[in-house]
Amino acid sequence: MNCSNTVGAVASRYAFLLQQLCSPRQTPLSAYLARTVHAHAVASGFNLRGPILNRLIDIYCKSGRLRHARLLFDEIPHPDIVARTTMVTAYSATGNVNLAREVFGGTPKGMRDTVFYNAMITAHSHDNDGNAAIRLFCEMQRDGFRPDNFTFTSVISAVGLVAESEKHCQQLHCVVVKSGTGFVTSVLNALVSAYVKVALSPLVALPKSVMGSARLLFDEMPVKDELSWTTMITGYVKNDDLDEARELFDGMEEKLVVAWNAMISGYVHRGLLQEAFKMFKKMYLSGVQFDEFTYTSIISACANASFLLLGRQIHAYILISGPKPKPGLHLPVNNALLTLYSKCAKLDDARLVFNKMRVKDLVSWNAMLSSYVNSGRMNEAKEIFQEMPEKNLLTWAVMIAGLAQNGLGEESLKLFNLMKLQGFQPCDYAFAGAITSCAALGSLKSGRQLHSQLIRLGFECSLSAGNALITMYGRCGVVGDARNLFLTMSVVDSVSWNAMIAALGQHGHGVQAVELFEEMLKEGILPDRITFLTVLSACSHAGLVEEGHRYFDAMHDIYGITPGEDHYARMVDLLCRAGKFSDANDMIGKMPFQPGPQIWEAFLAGCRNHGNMELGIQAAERLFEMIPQNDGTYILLSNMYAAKGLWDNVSRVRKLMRDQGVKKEPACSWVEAENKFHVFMVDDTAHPEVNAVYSYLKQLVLEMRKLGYVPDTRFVLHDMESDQKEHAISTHSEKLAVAFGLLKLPRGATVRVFKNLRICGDCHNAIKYISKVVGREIVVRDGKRFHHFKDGECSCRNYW
DNA sequence: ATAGGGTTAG
Repeated sequence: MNCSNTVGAVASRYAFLLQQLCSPRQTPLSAYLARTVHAHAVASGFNLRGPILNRLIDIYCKSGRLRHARLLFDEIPHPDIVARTTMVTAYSATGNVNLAREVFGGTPKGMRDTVFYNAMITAHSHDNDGNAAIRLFCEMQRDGFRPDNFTFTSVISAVGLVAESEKHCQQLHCVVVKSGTGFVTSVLNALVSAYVKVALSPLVALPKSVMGSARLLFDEMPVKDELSWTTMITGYVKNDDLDEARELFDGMEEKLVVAWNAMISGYVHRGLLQEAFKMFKKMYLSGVQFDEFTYTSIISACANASFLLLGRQIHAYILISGPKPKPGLHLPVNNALLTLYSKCAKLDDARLVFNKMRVKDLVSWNAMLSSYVNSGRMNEAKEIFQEMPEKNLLTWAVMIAGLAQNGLGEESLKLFNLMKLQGFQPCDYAFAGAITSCAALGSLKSGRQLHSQLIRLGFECSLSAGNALITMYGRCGVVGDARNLFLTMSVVDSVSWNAMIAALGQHGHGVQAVELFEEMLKEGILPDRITFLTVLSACSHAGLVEEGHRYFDAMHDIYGITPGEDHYARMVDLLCRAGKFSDANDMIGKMPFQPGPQIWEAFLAGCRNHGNMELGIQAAERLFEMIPQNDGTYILLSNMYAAKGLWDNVSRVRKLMRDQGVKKEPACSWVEAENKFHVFMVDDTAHPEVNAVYSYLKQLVLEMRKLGYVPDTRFVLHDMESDQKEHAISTHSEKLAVAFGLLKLPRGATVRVFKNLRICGDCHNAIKYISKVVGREIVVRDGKRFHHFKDGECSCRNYW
């Protein structure tokens, strides 16, 4: 650009500055220079002319001062086509298509040229508006402008966005050939890239054949540059054909960073982490500089493979790598690091990265949110959720599922409704969270409603929602519904099988649970450690000692799963319930690690059931050492003494508990009736209809006594007069909830009662009699297990 | 004054 005349005219001391200004290199200083010159010109009343004006506009645009550029542009009486093109390009690059259109439309046709049209076509293409780009392409030809290389590359890059784009690609290919640009590498590159985009469209029936067209074009290109190779390679990666991509990649002479990145990200995406790491190493050895995209992919690989150490090393490498490319400031890199630490359960490191980030997006917030949720720190999760500047479907889903899994079912359901109120259509993942809450709360009614909503929305084939529904039906006491769903689901995975086996096991159908497990094996589904936990629980619930032993051995010997403490605890539970204490002791002795609380809790519970005082006390002592704040130990021990009438010992345990400052979790039971939950505490006086419940219970007890019911006052924990004991026992929360359910639910309907702690032995016996007196089915869930009472019997074995 | 390739969170 020659501007020596103007230089002299403005002011000689600006000569150097203006020369700098006119150099085509854009530096951070350019914007400052532009402002200085501009201000000086205004102050001295000098009219800047043509090329200098355009240069100023260009600099303002490129340094993000769009408003300055526009002001200058508006001041010019007759902006030439170059100035107009610069404005259109600047608006397009900043996502202001409407403003670009305005400048374009305000330009008379006589003034336009091909470059101007090209800029506008590019603007539409950046705006993902393929149709507008094509329309303008046709319009310019009608107006007599011949498309050039630039026109073709722009319009071709836009057709990938249009529904009938395969046709368009072919048509454009013809036009290109006729126009004589059929040998131009940049045009052909664009065409290859367009075919790749088309192949990715879900509307295309045969993506492979479209990729074939792209490949043919690539193979027949007269001159290929690195971009041609890279386009073809990334095309294959995007279309999930890593083998083809790799073959081309290996044949490439000068491998661009982008090609390396595409290969690595492809492997990570496919879960081929070993390959990704190998590639990364090769890239390092080849001397190609990593960039932000390399780091994001390889950190993500570390996160998925739980390679915390390598991830940390790369993090360090990023921090010390020179100031030129600043990957440490790149948002996706930081998001990947955040995910790495989150997945490796390094919450503090994740928080550190999060706090240091100057710019955060939804991804960052969601990643931080899920790391709190996954580690069960719901208070911090709630804080993050509140603070977030915006939320998306995933945010809601993660929070709803997180509350559900951490025992905050009611809050979770509230949030699910709030989500809908705020105009979000819940995805299947959010549904799964809400359904999990219904499972925990025992809200069969809401669960069923959610199920029908899912069907209406067409989500019924969703695995996560389906699996949640199986669990929900199981945990709400309707195993039949769980089974029906399981049988009709079009796709199931190991989680579905696990959920179904668990449902059967929890309801005491141990034999059926084991049969289903065998069926799972026959179908060729690999059991995981959860499957074995579930199966062992089912065996224990149903007293299947031999089967339990067999599966425990098979887990390790056949399926190569090392039993954890939880698996050993299930075995101890199974053996103790069956009264085989010496076998249980042998099992503990064989463990490759020190027995933890889970083991001794199972042991203590077994001792309590069988009245094995000596071993029970030993187990309790271990637990006092390990988890002194756990109320369960004190309760079990004190129950055990109470059952034998050793009241002195009972009060010693209670005193110990007081001295240690341990509080018993208050027992409560609830029942769903008349569209809401009714919660009862022991000796409840808070519920509005409690008087009716007490008088109905009194009536029931008279009938029950006729059939032989005798209150079992061993389950009263305090030493008191026997009639007081009887009163204490008759007001247990589960009895109140059962009576209330019988009063309120429709005639003949099954009463489903839920209790947070384990059911008391007398209540267990009493409810058997109640079921006989009223001739109705009563289901009680205490913790995780179910008791089905019918005709004076209970389905469970070995429970008391 | 204008064009063509890559990345992230459940």
